[in-house]
Amino acid sequence: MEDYERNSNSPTHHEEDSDVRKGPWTEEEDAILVNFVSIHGDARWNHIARSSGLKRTGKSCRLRWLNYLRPDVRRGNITLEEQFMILKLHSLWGNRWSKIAQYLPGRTDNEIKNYWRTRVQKQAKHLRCDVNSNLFKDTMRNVWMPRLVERINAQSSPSTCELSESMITDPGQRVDEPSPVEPGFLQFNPIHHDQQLVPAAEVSAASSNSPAETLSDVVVNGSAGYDPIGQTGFAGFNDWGCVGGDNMWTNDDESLWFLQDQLLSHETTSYSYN
DNA sequence: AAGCTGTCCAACCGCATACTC
DNA sequence: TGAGTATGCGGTTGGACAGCT
Repeated sequence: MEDYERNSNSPTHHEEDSDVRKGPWTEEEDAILVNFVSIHGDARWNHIARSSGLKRTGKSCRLRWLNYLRPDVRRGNITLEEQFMILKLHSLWGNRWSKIAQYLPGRTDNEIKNYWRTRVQKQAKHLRCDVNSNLFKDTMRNVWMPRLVERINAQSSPSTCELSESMITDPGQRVDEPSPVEPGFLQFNPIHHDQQLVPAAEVSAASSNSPAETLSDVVVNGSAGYDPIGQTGFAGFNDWGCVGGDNMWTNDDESLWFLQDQLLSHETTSYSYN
């Protein structure tokens, strides 16, 4: 915020630009925007931008609201279940971030996009393969996603949450379009893995009084303390089921060597790559 | 302590699509 | 129906920060 004030007074801040503010939002701006959205709703962003007195574009207001000010924005680390969902949905839809975000309650497309770029692509880089290659996709499906499943199941009570391997590999679970929502539907119920996925917004609209019925609620609330490596250095598995932070590949039973073995075994058996 | 490097994430930009007149 | 405008989406950038040397 102070940086913004500094920037806005910088010599490079030309007079013709001063009509439109850019850069980080101030608390005052946030308060104004929240107030206006509460009155006018979260639409007609250009109108909000003009009538609020904010010297921001409608696009900027919209982005600020969706990614930060919206009351249901979820903060904090991406959970194991969310990681699993991201991997799974990305394998179906690719970089359709907004679509993927619909299935992760409270997460924004921006956040998911950032997660993918900073974490997932980093792993691809470590393995010296392209993130879009069949090799990497196979590794995700055959190594990392099963590891995530194991860890999710290990974290949770078997009676309440049991992820199935078929959630990873069953092509019949392709998610093209959401199905109609039934009351109380779980958007990601590991027990009923044959169900279709439903965007979180639709679930909350259909079942607003059962907020605990999400996978995150079922599992994560019972797994306090999960702290992905790379964020704080928690001494345990990182996001990818391997030990260590940046040095994640060096010192455990699921080291880079393990993954490379997996890759090599794939390379030498049944896979052909682009 | 200072400089360097890598990571994370908020915010911007450009383009595509939807909407309105 | 076409032009202008608004909105949404994905890609990219830049600053803050932490860790390392």
